[in-house]
Amino acid sequence: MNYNISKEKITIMDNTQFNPKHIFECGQVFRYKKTGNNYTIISEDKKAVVTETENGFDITTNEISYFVNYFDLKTDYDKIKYDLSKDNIMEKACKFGSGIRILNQSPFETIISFIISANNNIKRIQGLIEKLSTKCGTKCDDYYAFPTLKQLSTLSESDLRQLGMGFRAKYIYETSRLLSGIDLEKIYDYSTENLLAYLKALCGVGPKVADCIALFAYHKMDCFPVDVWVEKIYNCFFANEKLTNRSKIRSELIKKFGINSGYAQQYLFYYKREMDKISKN
DNA sequence: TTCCAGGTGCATA
DNA sequence: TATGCACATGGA
Repeated sequence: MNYNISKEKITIMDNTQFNPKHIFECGQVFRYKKTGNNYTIISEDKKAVVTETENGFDITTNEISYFVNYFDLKTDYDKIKYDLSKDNIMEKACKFGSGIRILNQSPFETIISFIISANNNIKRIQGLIEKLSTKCGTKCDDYYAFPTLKQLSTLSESDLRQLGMGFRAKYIYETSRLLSGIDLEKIYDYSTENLLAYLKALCGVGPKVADCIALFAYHKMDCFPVDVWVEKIYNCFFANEKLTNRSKIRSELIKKFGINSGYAQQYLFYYKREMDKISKN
């Protein structure tokens, strides 16, 4: 993809494979804010603002190299979309969400965020993450960083319940204990199978949340998180016979999309959710 | 009032 | 291994 780097911003000269609306609203990330056509994103203790320009977008930040990696700018998404578009439904989904990119998010933040996502809705997940950050994250300029493990570990299960985490309070509390002394960067080298097994040993991390963490934090593209939406998508577009077993749905979709499964999942998730929004209005 | 949301853990068979 | 249920909370 065509982009330039200066001291204070990344200039994207391309609006076919980078679109902040698609990137942020496709469900892979929760800490972003839309103001007009601009998006502000906070990841760990870092902030970037994405604004539209004549030829593309500017990403303004003090953390250039972090956000080059975060936005996965070195990957050519045109080739991925070309490969996926051999399937008719995928062709529509890729066109619809043409600017989606799979972010490289912080493993710890992704683990906690997707534990919170269990049986929850996106708006409420965003609110809970914001409350958690305000409660124990470091104050930076005009925002709060996502808490570090050390900061999160100062909260009791009862504190987490009071924030509104509900039954997930225990999961977050237990997982913060289990992660003590663990270097989450070290497991980047794990095979997908070993990584998923490792993640599923955490409290509140089952098959779906583990897939999300592997995909959104460790960039494992041979994962296909299956939730209520993907179940709908599978039975609507791809099923020979209706399936409700999510493990089977996952296997079928990975068989179909192989090493591009993670990309396919996000294009489809965004496509189906936005289409449903349109048909409701 | 009831249903639902990017599910998981646990008991049971 | 597979199935069923409880689990917090708030918006529609």
